[in-house]
Amino acid sequence: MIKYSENTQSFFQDVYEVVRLIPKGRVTTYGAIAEYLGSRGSSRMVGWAMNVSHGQHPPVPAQRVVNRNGLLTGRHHFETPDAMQHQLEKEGVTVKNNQVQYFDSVFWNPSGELF
DNA sequence: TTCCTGACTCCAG
DNA sequence: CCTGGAGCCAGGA
Repeated sequence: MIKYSENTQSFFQDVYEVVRLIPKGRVTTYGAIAEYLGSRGSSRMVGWAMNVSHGQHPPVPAQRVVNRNGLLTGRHHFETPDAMQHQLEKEGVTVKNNQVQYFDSVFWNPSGELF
């Protein structure tokens, strides 16, 4: 029986590092992170990583990770349903109706290819 | 062990 | 434009 937990932990740690690299006032997507880590199609794992990221140190700014449409799909996993949006707005990101406004402008690609 | 679910995304109809 | 299915893979029952 192979211990996948070690790989998993590394993967999760990598996810956390990338998320912590997201500049304040910018956001990225689950898919972009997964692709950056060489696991294209494993965007759900990035979501799962966020799910268990609570209590991490340093803190993981999970509010900066949204789905490919700029929709705040993970907001229900915060302390309150509005916490995610509130934190983003506090950082200068405009959110309306759970949707990041000017998403193309605030999107940050982990690979640094786009800017 | 098998089966189901999910903070996702892509593709076909 | 909207809906459903498939791929993805770690956990929990």
